[in-house]
Amino acid sequence: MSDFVARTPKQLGAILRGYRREWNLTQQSVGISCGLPQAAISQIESNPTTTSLSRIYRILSALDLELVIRPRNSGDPKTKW
Amino acid sequence: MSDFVARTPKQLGAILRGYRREWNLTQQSVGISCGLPQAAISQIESNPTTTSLSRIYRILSALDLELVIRPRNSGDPKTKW
DNA sequence: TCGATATATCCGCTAAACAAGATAATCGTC
DNA sequence: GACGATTATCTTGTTTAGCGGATATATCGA
Repeated sequence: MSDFVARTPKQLGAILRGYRREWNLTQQSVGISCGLPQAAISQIESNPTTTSLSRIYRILSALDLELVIRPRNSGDPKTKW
Repeated sequence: MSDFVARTPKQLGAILRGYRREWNLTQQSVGISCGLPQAAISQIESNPTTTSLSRIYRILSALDLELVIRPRNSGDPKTKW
Protein backbone atom coordinates (compact mmCIF):
# COMPACT_ATOMS: atom_id res chain seq x y z
CA MET A 1 0.00 0.00 0.00
CA SER A 2 0.84 3.71 0.02
CA ASP A 3 3.04 3.63 -3.02
CA PHE A 4 1.46 5.02 -6.18
CA VAL A 5 2.94 5.22 -9.63
CA ALA A 6 1.82 8.41 -11.35
CA ARG A 7 2.19 7.58 -15.00
CA THR A 8 0.52 10.76 -16.19
CA PRO A 9 -0.08 14.22 -14.74
CA LYS A 10 -3.76 13.39 -14.34
CA GLN A 11 -2.92 10.30 -12.35
CA LEU A 12 -0.65 12.40 -10.17
CA GLY A 13 -3.51 14.78 -9.52
CA ALA A 14 -5.80 11.91 -8.61
CA ILE A 15 -3.20 10.55 -6.21
CA LEU A 16 -2.86 13.90 -4.50
CA ARG A 17 -6.61 14.07 -4.17
CA GLY A 18 -6.70 10.59 -2.71
CA TYR A 19 -4.16 11.42 -0.04
CA ARG A 20 -5.88 14.66 0.81
CA ARG A 21 -9.15 12.85 1.34
CA GLU A 22 -7.45 10.15 3.33
CA TRP A 23 -6.35 12.86 5.73
CA ASN A 24 -9.83 14.41 5.67
CA LEU A 25 -8.53 17.76 4.53
CA THR A 26 -10.34 20.30 2.37
CA GLN A 27 -8.79 21.97 -0.65
CA GLN A 28 -9.02 25.16 1.33
CA SER A 29 -7.02 23.88 4.30
CA VAL A 30 -4.38 22.31 2.08
CA GLY A 31 -4.17 25.55 0.13
CA ILE A 32 -3.71 27.56 3.28
CA SER A 33 -1.01 25.28 4.62
CA CYS A 34 0.99 25.56 1.41
CA GLY A 35 0.12 29.09 0.33
CA LEU A 36 -2.04 28.30 -2.67
CA PRO A 37 -5.61 29.42 -3.33
CA GLN A 38 -8.31 26.77 -3.16
CA ALA A 39 -8.96 27.16 -6.87
CA ALA A 40 -5.40 26.12 -7.58
CA ILE A 41 -5.73 22.93 -5.56
CA SER A 42 -8.88 22.10 -7.49
CA GLN A 43 -7.21 22.67 -10.82
CA ILE A 44 -4.11 20.71 -9.89
CA GLU A 45 -6.07 17.74 -8.61
CA SER A 46 -8.04 17.50 -11.82
CA ASN A 47 -5.30 18.10 -14.37
CA PRO A 48 -1.86 19.39 -13.38
CA THR A 49 -0.31 18.96 -16.83
CA THR A 50 0.64 22.59 -17.19
CA THR A 51 1.31 23.20 -13.51
CA SER A 52 4.79 24.10 -12.35
CA LEU A 53 6.87 21.72 -10.28
CA SER A 54 7.05 24.21 -7.43
CA ARG A 55 3.31 24.03 -6.96
CA ILE A 56 3.41 20.24 -6.95
CA TYR A 57 6.15 20.25 -4.33
CA ARG A 58 4.25 22.67 -2.16
CA ILE A 59 1.31 20.30 -2.09
CA LEU A 60 3.52 17.29 -1.53
CA SER A 61 4.97 18.82 1.61
CA ALA A 62 1.54 19.92 2.80
CA LEU A 63 0.40 16.31 2.55
CA ASP A 64 3.71 14.94 3.86
CA LEU A 65 4.41 13.05 0.68
CA GLU A 66 7.57 12.44 -1.26
CA LEU A 67 8.39 11.89 -4.87
CA VAL A 68 10.47 8.98 -6.11
CA ILE A 69 12.04 8.49 -9.53
CA ARG A 70 12.86 5.01 -10.70
CA PRO A 71 13.25 2.98 -13.89
CA ARG A 72 9.99 1.86 -15.45
CA ASN A 73 10.58 -1.82 -14.93
CA SER A 74 11.30 -1.39 -11.23
CA GLY A 75 8.00 -2.81 -10.16
CA ASP A 76 8.10 -5.82 -12.44
CA PRO A 77 9.06 -8.89 -10.39
CA LYS A 78 10.38 -10.68 -13.49
CA THR A 79 13.03 -8.06 -14.06
CA LYS A 80 14.30 -7.52 -10.54
CA TRP A 81 18.06 -7.64 -10.11
CA MET B 1 19.56 0.80 -6.15
CA SER B 2 17.79 2.77 -8.86
CA ASP B 3 15.25 4.37 -6.59
CA PHE B 4 15.80 8.05 -5.90
CA VAL B 5 13.83 10.33 -3.65
CA ALA B 6 13.61 13.80 -5.18
CA ARG B 7 12.95 16.00 -2.19
CA THR B 8 13.34 19.23 -4.13
CA PRO B 9 13.03 20.27 -7.78
CA LYS B 10 16.79 20.64 -7.97
CA GLN B 11 17.28 17.11 -6.74
CA LEU B 12 14.83 15.93 -9.34
CA GLY B 13 16.86 17.67 -12.02
CA ALA B 14 20.05 16.07 -10.75
CA ILE B 15 18.41 12.66 -10.81
CA LEU B 16 17.30 13.13 -14.39
CA ARG B 17 20.81 14.15 -15.31
CA GLY B 18 22.21 11.10 -13.60
CA TYR B 19 19.96 8.76 -15.51
CA ARG B 20 20.68 10.46 -18.79
CA ARG B 21 24.40 10.04 -18.24
CA GLU B 22 23.95 6.46 -17.18
CA TRP B 23 22.43 5.82 -20.57
CA ASN B 24 25.19 7.85 -22.25
CA LEU B 25 22.75 10.21 -23.88
CA THR B 26 23.33 13.84 -24.74
CA GLN B 27 20.90 16.61 -23.88
CA GLN B 28 20.37 16.98 -27.59
CA SER B 29 19.40 13.36 -28.18
CA VAL B 30 17.08 13.34 -25.19
CA GLY B 31 15.58 16.58 -26.39
CA ILE B 32 14.98 15.16 -29.83
CA SER B 33 13.39 12.01 -28.52
CA CYS B 34 10.93 13.97 -26.41
CA GLY B 35 10.45 17.05 -28.55
CA LEU B 36 12.27 19.59 -26.41
CA PRO B 37 15.14 21.86 -27.40
CA GLN B 38 18.53 21.07 -25.92
CA ALA B 39 18.45 24.34 -23.99
CA ALA B 40 15.34 23.14 -22.19
CA ILE B 41 16.98 19.92 -21.05
CA SER B 42 19.89 21.93 -19.71
CA GLN B 43 17.64 24.27 -17.79
CA ILE B 44 15.50 21.48 -16.39
CA GLU B 45 18.47 19.45 -15.22
CA SER B 46 19.91 22.38 -13.34
CA ASN B 47 16.75 23.81 -11.77
CA PRO B 48 13.26 22.71 -12.85
CA THR B 49 11.43 24.60 -10.10
CA THR B 50 9.32 26.63 -12.48
CA THR B 51 9.08 23.96 -15.15
CA SER B 52 5.72 22.48 -16.05
CA LEU B 53 4.83 18.91 -15.23
CA SER B 54 4.33 18.10 -18.88
CA ARG B 55 7.97 18.80 -19.61
CA ILE B 56 9.05 16.62 -16.73
CA TYR B 57 6.89 13.77 -17.96
CA ARG B 58 8.24 14.08 -21.46
CA ILE B 59 11.76 13.60 -20.14
CA LEU B 60 10.71 10.78 -17.86
CA SER B 61 9.36 8.81 -20.77
CA ALA B 62 12.40 9.59 -22.89
CA LEU B 63 14.56 8.09 -20.15
CA ASP B 64 12.10 5.30 -19.43
CA LEU B 65 11.56 6.42 -15.87
CA GLU B 66 8.47 6.56 -13.72
CA LEU B 67 7.34 8.75 -10.89
CA VAL B 68 6.12 7.40 -7.57
CA ILE B 69 4.29 9.23 -4.81
CA ARG B 70 4.43 7.89 -1.28
CA PRO B 71 4.23 9.05 2.31
CA ARG B 72 7.39 10.64 3.66
CA ASN B 73 8.10 7.98 6.24
CA SER B 74 7.85 5.18 3.70
CA GLY B 75 11.57 4.62 3.56
CA ASP B 76 12.09 4.58 7.31
CA PRO B 77 12.52 0.94 8.47
CA LYS B 78 11.36 1.81 11.98
CA THR B 79 7.97 2.91 10.76
CA LYS B 80 7.17 0.19 8.30
CA TRP B 81 3.73 -1.35 8.60
C1' DT C 1 46.90 22.81 -27.36
C1' DC C 2 43.70 22.34 -30.79
C1' DG C 3 39.33 20.92 -32.56
C1' DA C 4 34.99 18.72 -31.95
C1' DT C 5 31.39 17.73 -29.08
C1' DA C 6 28.49 18.90 -25.30
C1' DT C 7 26.43 22.14 -22.26
C1' DA C 8 25.00 26.71 -20.74
C1' DT C 9 23.15 31.22 -21.62
C1' DC C 10 20.96 34.92 -24.25
C1' DC C 11 17.43 37.26 -27.67
C1' DG C 12 12.48 38.70 -28.87
C1' DC C 13 7.91 37.09 -29.11
C1' DT C 14 3.66 34.78 -27.93
C1' DA C 15 0.90 32.10 -25.13
C1' DA C 16 -0.32 30.79 -20.83
C1' DA C 17 0.37 30.31 -15.79
C1' DC C 18 -0.39 32.77 -11.75
C1' DA C 19 -2.70 35.86 -8.20
C1' DA C 20 -6.91 37.72 -6.20
C1' DG C 21 -11.45 37.75 -5.95
C1' DA C 22 -15.91 36.40 -6.89
C1' DT C 23 -19.48 33.27 -8.13
C1' DA C 24 -21.55 28.98 -9.64
C1' DA C 25 -22.20 24.25 -9.13
C1' DT C 26 -22.12 20.05 -6.34
C1' DC C 27 -22.29 17.12 -2.47
C1' DG C 28 -23.81 15.40 1.98
C1' DT C 29 -27.09 15.84 5.70
C1' DC C 30 -31.14 16.90 7.97
C1' DG D 1 -36.39 20.50 -0.58
C1' DA D 2 -33.26 23.37 2.04
C1' DC D 3 -29.10 24.27 4.18
C1' DG D 4 -23.99 24.55 4.89
C1' DA D 5 -19.77 23.03 3.33
C1' DT D 6 -16.91 21.80 -0.32
C1' DT D 7 -15.41 22.06 -4.94
C1' DA D 8 -15.42 23.91 -9.75
C1' DT D 9 -15.31 27.72 -12.83
C1' DC D 10 -15.14 32.39 -14.23
C1' DT D 11 -12.83 37.49 -14.51
C1' DT D 12 -8.98 40.87 -15.08
C1' DG D 13 -4.31 42.12 -14.82
C1' DT D 14 0.48 40.82 -14.35
C1' DT D 15 4.26 37.85 -14.70
C1' DT D 16 6.81 34.37 -16.70
C1' DA D 17 7.44 30.00 -19.04
C1' DG D 18 8.01 28.22 -23.44
C1' DC D 19 9.49 28.49 -28.28
C1' DG D 20 12.94 29.23 -32.22
C1' DG D 21 17.17 30.24 -33.01
C1' DA D 22 21.60 31.73 -32.17
C1' DT D 23 25.69 32.08 -29.55
C1' DA D 24 28.82 31.59 -25.89
C1' DT D 25 31.15 28.58 -22.68
C1' DA D 26 32.74 24.46 -21.01
C1' DT D 27 34.44 19.70 -21.62
C1' DC D 28 36.80 15.92 -23.58
C1' DG D 29 39.76 13.32 -26.75
C1' DA D 30 43.49 13.17 -29.94
